[in-house]
Amino acid sequence: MVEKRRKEILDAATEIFSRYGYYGAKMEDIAKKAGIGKGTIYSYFDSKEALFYEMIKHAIEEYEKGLDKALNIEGALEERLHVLCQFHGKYLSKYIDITQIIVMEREVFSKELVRELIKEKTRLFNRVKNAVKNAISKGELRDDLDPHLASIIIIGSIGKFYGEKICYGREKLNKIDPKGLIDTILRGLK
Amino acid sequence: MVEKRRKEILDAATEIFSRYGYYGAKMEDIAKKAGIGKGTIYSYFDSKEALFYEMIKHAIEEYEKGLDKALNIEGALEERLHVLCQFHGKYLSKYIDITQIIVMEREVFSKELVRELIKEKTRLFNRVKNAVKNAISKGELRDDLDPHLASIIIIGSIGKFYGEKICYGREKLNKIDPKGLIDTILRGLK
Amino acid sequence: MVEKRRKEILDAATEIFSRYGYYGAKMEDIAKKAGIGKGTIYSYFDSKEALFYEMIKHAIEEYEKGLDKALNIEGALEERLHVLCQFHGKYLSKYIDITQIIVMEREVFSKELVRELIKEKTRLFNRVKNAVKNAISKGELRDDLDPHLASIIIIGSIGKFYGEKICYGREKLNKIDPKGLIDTILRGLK
Amino acid sequence: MVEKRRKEILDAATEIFSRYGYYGAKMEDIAKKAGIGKGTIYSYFDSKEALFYEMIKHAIEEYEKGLDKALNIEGALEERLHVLCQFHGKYLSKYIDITQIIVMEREVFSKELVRELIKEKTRLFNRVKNAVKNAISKGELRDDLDPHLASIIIIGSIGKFYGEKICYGREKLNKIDPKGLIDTILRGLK
DNA sequence: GATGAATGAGCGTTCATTCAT
DNA sequence: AATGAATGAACGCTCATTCAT
Repeated sequence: MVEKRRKEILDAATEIFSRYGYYGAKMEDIAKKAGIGKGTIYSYFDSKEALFYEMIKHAIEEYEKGLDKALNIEGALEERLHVLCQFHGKYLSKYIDITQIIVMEREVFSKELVRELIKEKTRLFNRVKNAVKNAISKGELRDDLDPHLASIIIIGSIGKFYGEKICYGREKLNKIDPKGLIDTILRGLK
Repeated sequence: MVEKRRKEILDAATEIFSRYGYYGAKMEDIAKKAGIGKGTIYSYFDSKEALFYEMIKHAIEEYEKGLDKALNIEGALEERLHVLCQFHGKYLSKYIDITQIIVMEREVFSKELVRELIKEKTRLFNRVKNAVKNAISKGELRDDLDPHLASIIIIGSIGKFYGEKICYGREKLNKIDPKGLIDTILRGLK
Repeated sequence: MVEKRRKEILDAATEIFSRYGYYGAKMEDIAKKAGIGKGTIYSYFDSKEALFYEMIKHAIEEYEKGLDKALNIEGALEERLHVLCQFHGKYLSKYIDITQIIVMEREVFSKELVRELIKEKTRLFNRVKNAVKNAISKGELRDDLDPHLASIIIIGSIGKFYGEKICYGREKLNKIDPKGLIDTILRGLK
Repeated sequence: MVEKRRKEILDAATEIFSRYGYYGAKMEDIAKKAGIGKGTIYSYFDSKEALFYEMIKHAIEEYEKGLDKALNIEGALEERLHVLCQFHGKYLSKYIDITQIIVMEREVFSKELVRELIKEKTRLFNRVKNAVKNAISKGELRDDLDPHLASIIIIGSIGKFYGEKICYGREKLNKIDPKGLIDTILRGLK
């Protein structure tokens, strides 16, 4: 099936782009990873840039789906944060925050793409922010809390926490327990 | 003076690598930026990779010096964190977390380099951690705090906070006030 | 019928090769033009070069048939030349002197093919030459005329005349009247 | 000197493009012919297409210069035609009517380029036509002659005459005597 | 020492050809 | 027999690196 082959290429591209960056990734390696010939990629994607663009879109879509699920579950605040952490960790271990490439190599990509990705990142950020607002109104978080700052702390801390463990520590995902982190964020350092 | 010329090349390299990433950066552009001929770079650095490596080392050295200064000042905890934030922001606006390139394009560089950089990052992390421990023992932070987690939250939040403002918002550095962020981290979300 | 399919491919090839040249023509376009699948061509022809070769042969055969008809009609010299002109124009508008490709890209094709094509062109030339000789012996052309030079002038002039009108002027074939040309060739410039 | 190198590349390009056509010509071969590295060409010309374009322009300029000289000499009509023939032959043996490639592969090149080349060809044609008009007004050619048709016959015949001898016969240029041809054109076939 | 013209390995992309269906 | 998805050799072009000046 055609859709399956497309997906295989996207998965291979995700891995290779993540590992080597846009320029470091070679079409030949992506093809090899996908177990196909170099030319075949071009039946499914117009160019390297197009493939990269589609991969980003695909990654964002997956993130959105997962984030929605993570934010919409029932349960206590701690529990919900726990799910969010686990989702983010799982996602990170696949994409290693691939959108970062764009920011790093930003001059390379069309202004269009960069703008769109920033918009997307903002949208995702706002979902977390809304969840924070929600928790404030439900009395789960203190009512003088700035939702924007709180979101930055949540996202920044989780990212650092998992980034470190996955990138440097190479720890297995299911061995990572974010309970302490969540607790510390909620209670504060003081 | 030879050292001065070396420094000029490193500064040019920092800017170009930051903007375009490792592969996107061209030796010619770095030379032009430094106001010298392309071939001259090779009198000071063996190769593009070596130049990149030296640039990273140089960036880290600057960071270390600045971090030391920021962590060793006298004053209240909030004040010291404020200085840390400002330093990090200033640093970020110059290097846009350039070490990230290495993590993104990790397979490209020698294991040696990657290992050394991780070690370096760990060392920097530990300085913050020690400062946290110190603050705990002085009673400025609660004594059941996990210094590691606290450091992650501090570094992760500050990075996210400034990263967002500088990368996306393009805000002027001296207009950014981290007071709210520090307060929220310290008091917790709850 | 197999022969019909073969003919369809040849016709499609003629059009595409004429328009784009040997290298510019793509097998896929030829197949599309012929209304068949790409692979099918290879059931009828061994390779692109073979297809090109066969197409040339086919074009030459058509030319020979037409030339015979044009040269063998009864009537006054002027009339016969008129028919020759019209035939050449009609042929040109289909093949745009496709054999020229061979001469242009001569090193590309096997010496065999080039030699054979030159031989073929010579044979066609000789038919015109014989017709000239015939006209001389019948007293229709002056008897001190060099048949070879006369043939060159006839073929060269007619080719230029129609080539210009068809290639650049894009004139309709039936609007082109070679009467003046024939008259000038016969009477001379002086 | 830079101009010399540029000229060497143009000469190599002329030969390779003439021999293999636009698509058949490989940049590497042109470089090898010019005795330089592949990349060097790109210091002088932006792309293969640009090189081709420049080569055509260069060929036309040479043709124009030569044609002016040939048409402007003093002497009897026959003599002037003789010089024109020799010039055309010399030119042909270098360029083998390279502009023909454009016509053959016309869909490939920008409409701009094709239009410009046709305009150029028209201008060259008109110079011959003006020379014919001049000869008519001087009484060297009969006064009921159509200058356009006469030009076609002259150019077409000369092209065929030399084309045949050079392309097929591979005759040495200085062994070719156009006297008979000129005489036949002037006196007519009848 | 400093330069930048020259080089050629390497990559993105195309397309003639093959072969499983 | 007919197809068109898949292949990979080949080519245009880039850019890190060299070296004659």
